[in-house]
Amino acid sequence: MGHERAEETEGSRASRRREAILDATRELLAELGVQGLTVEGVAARAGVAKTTIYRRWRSKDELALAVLIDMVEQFVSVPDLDDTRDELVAFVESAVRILGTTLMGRVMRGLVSDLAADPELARAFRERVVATRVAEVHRLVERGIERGDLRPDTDRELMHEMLFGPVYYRLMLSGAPLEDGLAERVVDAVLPAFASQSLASPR
Amino acid sequence: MGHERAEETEGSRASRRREAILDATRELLAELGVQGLTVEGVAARAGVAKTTIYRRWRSKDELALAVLIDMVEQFVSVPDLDDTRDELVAFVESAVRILGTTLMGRVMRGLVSDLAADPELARAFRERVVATRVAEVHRLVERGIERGDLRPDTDRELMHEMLFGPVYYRLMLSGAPLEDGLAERVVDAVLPAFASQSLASPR
Amino acid sequence: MGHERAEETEGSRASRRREAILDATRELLAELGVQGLTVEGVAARAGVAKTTIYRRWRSKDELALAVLIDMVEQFVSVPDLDDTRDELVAFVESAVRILGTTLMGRVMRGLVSDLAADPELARAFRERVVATRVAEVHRLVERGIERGDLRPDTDRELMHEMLFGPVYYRLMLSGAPLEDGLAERVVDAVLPAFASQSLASPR
Amino acid sequence: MGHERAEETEGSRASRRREAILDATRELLAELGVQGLTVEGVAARAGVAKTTIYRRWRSKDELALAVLIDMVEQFVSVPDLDDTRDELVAFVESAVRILGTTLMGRVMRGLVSDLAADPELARAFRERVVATRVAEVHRLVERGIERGDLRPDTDRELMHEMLFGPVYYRLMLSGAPLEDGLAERVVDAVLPAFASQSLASPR
DNA sequence: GACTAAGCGAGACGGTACGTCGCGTCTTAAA
DNA sequence: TTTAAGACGCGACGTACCGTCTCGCTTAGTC
Repeated sequence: MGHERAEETEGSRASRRREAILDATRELLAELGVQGLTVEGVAARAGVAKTTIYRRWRSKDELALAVLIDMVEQFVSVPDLDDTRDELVAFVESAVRILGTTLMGRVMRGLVSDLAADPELARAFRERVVATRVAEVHRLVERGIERGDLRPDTDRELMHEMLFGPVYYRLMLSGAPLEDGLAERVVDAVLPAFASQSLASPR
Repeated sequence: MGHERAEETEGSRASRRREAILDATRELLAELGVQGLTVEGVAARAGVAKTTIYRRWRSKDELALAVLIDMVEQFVSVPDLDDTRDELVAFVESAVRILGTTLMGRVMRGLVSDLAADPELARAFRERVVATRVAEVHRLVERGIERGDLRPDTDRELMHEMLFGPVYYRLMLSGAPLEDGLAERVVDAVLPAFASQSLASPR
Repeated sequence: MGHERAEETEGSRASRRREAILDATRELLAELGVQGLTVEGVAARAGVAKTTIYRRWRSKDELALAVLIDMVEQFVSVPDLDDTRDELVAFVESAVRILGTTLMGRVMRGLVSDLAADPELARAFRERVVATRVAEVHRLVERGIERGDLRPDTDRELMHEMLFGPVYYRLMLSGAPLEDGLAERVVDAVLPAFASQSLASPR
Repeated sequence: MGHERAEETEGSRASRRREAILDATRELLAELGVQGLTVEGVAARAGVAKTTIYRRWRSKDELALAVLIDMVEQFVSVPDLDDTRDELVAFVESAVRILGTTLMGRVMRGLVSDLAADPELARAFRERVVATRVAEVHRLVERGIERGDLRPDTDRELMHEMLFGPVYYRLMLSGAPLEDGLAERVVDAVLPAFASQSLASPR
């Protein structure tokens, strides 16, 4: 049984396999979630042997994380809107929308427990997913301070946690909807603590 | 082969079994986490047949949740400290401490993914665990408004999410430590947005 | 929940229970065979507790055997037809018909393996079921010898085995049908060996 | 954890496993009978995973049947003894001896009830076990007719049932011993009905 | 252009745990 | 005291995936 067909599209054999596996993983994640994802299922869907998967990823969680990282890397940074509140709202809003409407929320919920069990995986997650957001928050805060919107001693780390904590809390624990106005409400609940005098009472 | 021995302690047979199972579950959760928890392991540890477990809980997640609920129910409410900020700090601090030092944090992390997969479980979690916290926040906010510390239109729901979101964010995603000063920092980052004029800029 | 109703029909409570259990057993044997018979099923169908069944029969096989014995005891002996061949044919024919068309064949097939495993059960089976047939064969042979149809040294035991062996062989192993002409063919295949000179070549 | 060791004896991996399983099955059948045979027991004894057994046989009965078929296939056909009675006696005698002294009788008794419950199994049994005997009887009858010992219209099917029915009847129902003289007595009880004139009064 | 080493599919395998079934024993409460 | 109701320990069932392992066939890359 010939394994390769002539009509293959592009890239090396290795990278074609890789894409086939990731595609299958994405599909199965969308259909069944992380729980329902099985290496055997991915292998079958991708037309690939289980061995080929294990050669590249150590577990199904690592595979799911790979897909997640792929997604995160497609994010664009917030453009300069000349207003710190607007920028923060835009940033949080994009997270709310993505987590609420795409595969990403689902994958993240399914992955959390595995992060707890596998420190290696957790490290990769923090470095590739969390750090991306943190950096963006830093950038926005910096810009805000320069503009004079935020106090110079603004705690970037805390800002990041105050902005995203509530969003993830809804996603993973409270079950409350990731609705449209959420980003705005969260930003306005945080901003007074970090705003300089000039940028007074919101709402 | 008599199954019961005379030296049994107290309660009906059913409730004795129930306790034995929950005890074994607690021990195994502490040793191995939710991931490592197996019905077979619990049965062996509790000296009980698997069927006896399945007769009461539909899955290991339901079992773990039962343990979690047991824990939550032991929480005491925050006493009247005559200062809203102090009360909020105390409240968040107790959550930080419990999640950071007891079994509870571990169980919660392990449970999140299963909540995503089992709506029934998620419902129970919200009703028994989340709702408890929400109610306490409501109580504190009410007290704060009466005292004149908080604005009368304070959004209780949002307050709850702003206070606990960051804590759980650390626990589950960022991996940052649940350290001592955290509660205070979180409360101070939120309070300005909800404080009445009289209770001005903290720190 | 009242266990007894006033409208009960007849017999002592014990014998009423006994009949209810045997009835339920018969029904379930007919529907599912010995394999599908379960003590739990019988208890449910009879509206009786499992304990009540175990108090009377040690296992489901003993229960099935009780039903079988009930059936066997309803058999009538072959009347004097004034011809030994006719009598033997009539006797074998009744066995063929009963095994082929009633519950009895089914129960017997299902019971055989259990007889092998439980000597106690096997003993009861031989004493209550096999012995009945043996005695009848003895009676017929005696009558045949008196009439001068059979040789005086006819081996009654062997006669019994030659007549019924083939019938059970079909029922349990070969799967060949228990059809109408079978009895006659079996009798005619055996008779020449035991017939006295006067009763020469049949067919 | 290499699963294979260099010291393995012969055959492909698959056939080695197969033999290990069948060997273990044989041993356990001898020790405990079909009733006591469990897939789990076989797996443990053979040093093989349960799944490996289920991959090849659908149930423990199918497994036991496989062992039975193995045995049946080792039978040798009756040589030409130049006398039909002698040949038939030799044939029946070999069956009596094998059923009475080897594992085969035990397995057969244990299997009968399962044949009743599983048509697929019954079919296999008939095709692989019963048919073998039938064919041999056919061969002997043919030879007997050619020799002039048997009537040309001898019913081969009936002959088969008359010869083996009584043997299995003892094995499975009456419990009478499968003793030495049995074969001779059975053959002599049947032969007169099928013998040509020339081969007169036996015994 | 043939040869070889790596990559691959296919899938068998040992293993762990699953959730279920029915056994025969027991506890409990009602009648 | 007998019973119905049913919880319980137990042993086995058959299944699902895990991650590892042969086993030949492809297919690049090297000579």
